[in-house]
Amino acid sequence: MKSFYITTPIYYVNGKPHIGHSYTSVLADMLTRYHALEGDEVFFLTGTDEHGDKIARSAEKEGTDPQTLADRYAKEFKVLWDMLDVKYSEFIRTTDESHKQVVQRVLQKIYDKGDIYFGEYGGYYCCGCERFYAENELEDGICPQHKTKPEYVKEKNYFFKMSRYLPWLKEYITEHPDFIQPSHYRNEVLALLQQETLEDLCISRPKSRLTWGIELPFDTDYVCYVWFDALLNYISGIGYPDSPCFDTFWPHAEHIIAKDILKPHAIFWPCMLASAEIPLFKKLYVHGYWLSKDTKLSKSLGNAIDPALLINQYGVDAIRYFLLRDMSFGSDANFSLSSLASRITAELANDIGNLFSRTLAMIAKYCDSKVPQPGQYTQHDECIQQTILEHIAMYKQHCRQVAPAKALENLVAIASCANKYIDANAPWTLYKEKQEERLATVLYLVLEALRKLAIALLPVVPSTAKTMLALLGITSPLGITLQEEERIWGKLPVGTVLAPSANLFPREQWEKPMDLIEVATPKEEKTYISFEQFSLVDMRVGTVISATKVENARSLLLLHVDVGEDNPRTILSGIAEKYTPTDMVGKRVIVVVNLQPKKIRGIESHGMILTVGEGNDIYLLEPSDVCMNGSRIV
RNA sequence: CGCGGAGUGGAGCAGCAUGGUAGCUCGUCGGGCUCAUAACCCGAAGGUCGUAGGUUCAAAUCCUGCCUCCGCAACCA
Repeated sequence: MKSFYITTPIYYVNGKPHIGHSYTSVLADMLTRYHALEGDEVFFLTGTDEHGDKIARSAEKEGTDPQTLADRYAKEFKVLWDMLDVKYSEFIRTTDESHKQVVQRVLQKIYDKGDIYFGEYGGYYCCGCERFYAENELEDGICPQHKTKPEYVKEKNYFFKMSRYLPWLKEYITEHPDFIQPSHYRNEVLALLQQETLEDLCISRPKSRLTWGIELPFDTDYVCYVWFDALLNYISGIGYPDSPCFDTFWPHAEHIIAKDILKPHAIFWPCMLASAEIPLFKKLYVHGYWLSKDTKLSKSLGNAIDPALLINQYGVDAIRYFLLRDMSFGSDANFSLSSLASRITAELANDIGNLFSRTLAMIAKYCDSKVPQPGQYTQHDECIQQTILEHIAMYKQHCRQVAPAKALENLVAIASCANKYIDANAPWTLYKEKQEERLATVLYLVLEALRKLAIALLPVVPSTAKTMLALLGITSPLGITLQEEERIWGKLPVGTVLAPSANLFPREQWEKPMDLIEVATPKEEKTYISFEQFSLVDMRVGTVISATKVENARSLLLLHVDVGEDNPRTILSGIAEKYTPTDMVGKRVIVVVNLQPKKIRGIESHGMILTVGEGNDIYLLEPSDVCMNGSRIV
């Protein structure tokens, strides 16, 4: 029996799960179910990453402790996975006692080996913020929050000698072209390794700054920082070092990640394993982002999508299908309700759903709802059979290679092939002409195709596929397998009683997708401000006197604006992607004049220009010509 | 010259590692069928494959320059 071990990243608990998390988990779930259907022994690990600065600080902000906060978010993830029918084998949390022990054990091992050293880490530290600032984050060397001069602190920390393993890693990746997929991510990693700017990893934080972490076994004044803690979940989650589970599954480990954490997984993690003398995982699969109109989905842009809302609206299986089908693995994909609707209507409702419906109706009318005894297959029949078997074979191949969109394409092709076959043979005509044997043969062939299709859909849309099988009289999960399905034909027993009809994916709910947009876009919290509060904002009409581009800042323009005062104001505005300095001179604008001045790129900005949009899709709000400079907007 | 990706009929994508009649889905137009969820099936229109060169008998595919877009990074009061 083969073993299959798949992981998702452990998700960081500083926010709600979004569509990207859902994609990763649904994909891992589909692959797990697929391999189980192939008879493999499977293990699917997911979980949450719960330590670190950010968690500690957001907990503090909420007036709670980090563990409570982590508990709450971990639960949110679990609830969503339940909603999405994601059936993991184990849900690991980095705050689990067993995980902590593994982290400490591995750290100790690496430390004893001499791969961890104590060194100095220099940076500007603000006591108020309790954090380090990079030089460019400071304003004139002053902390932007506290307006105090941060100390240049040389902090002692522990470092992992990653550099020692980089040459080995480079060679390994070069010699194993399949290790990181798709290949352009492999290229990216090789480019990173080429740069030689990779430094040793800082793996600790002193407890004086951060207590929310795992204590270093060899120095109780420090806690472990980020990657050692997080990445080791992949082995602690299956019982490293002593559990037989670890021996069974680790050699087959395949990691699925999104492209943002490529570097830690492709570089840090292999080096860590090498140092700890643990064999390398087998594969790293990297997928892209879900975008909306080619820009990133994010709360701040107001285009984030709450997966739970989608599921409630459209059903789990539709969402699972769409996610797996619409993203070409490795590339970014666009999410929109209209593409969701058209994908589901065309493929699930019209092709597959309707195929079940028309077939079952014919069986009911012509064959008394029983699977008929087929007669002699024609050459054309055999050709169709062959095509369907080939599609199953391709489906399997793509599942094994983690190409979900292509795998599903082959399933749609089976439905399409069956639809064509029905039309070409016109069972209704055969019925009228009383060609009973031919009629039986044609319908049997279609039913067998449906049986294969339903089984193949089990990993993708588990509950609908189960319904499909039930419609075909297969109610027991026992003995359902995908093994051999690309070779054998005719497993559907003659005489089985079938359901009279079915509507697996009703079209109605997709008819008016546009009306539902509000449901899926985040409802902004309706918080009102009082008139008094609004009156505090002082907006004035102004005219741009001069404009120059700020060096080294793609989107910044430095403007001098006459707002009816003695001297023009200096204002920085992030509009350079759309407006050139020449565009701006003489432009009339609306300026918020009582905004607290702020230093950006070393220049103090005294106000804000009102605009709509962002990036190169930004537009100035312009007052009408009759307004005088300095006129107040009320 | 920070790193990386992408430019293919109206829209969204595949094809490019191994050059050789440009493919899929949606949309549009015409037709067919009536078993079915206004569904299904057939046919048609529509592309100088971002651009300029190069290699080749032959380039969407290989090489070079350029343009545009996107992500990361920085930054957007």
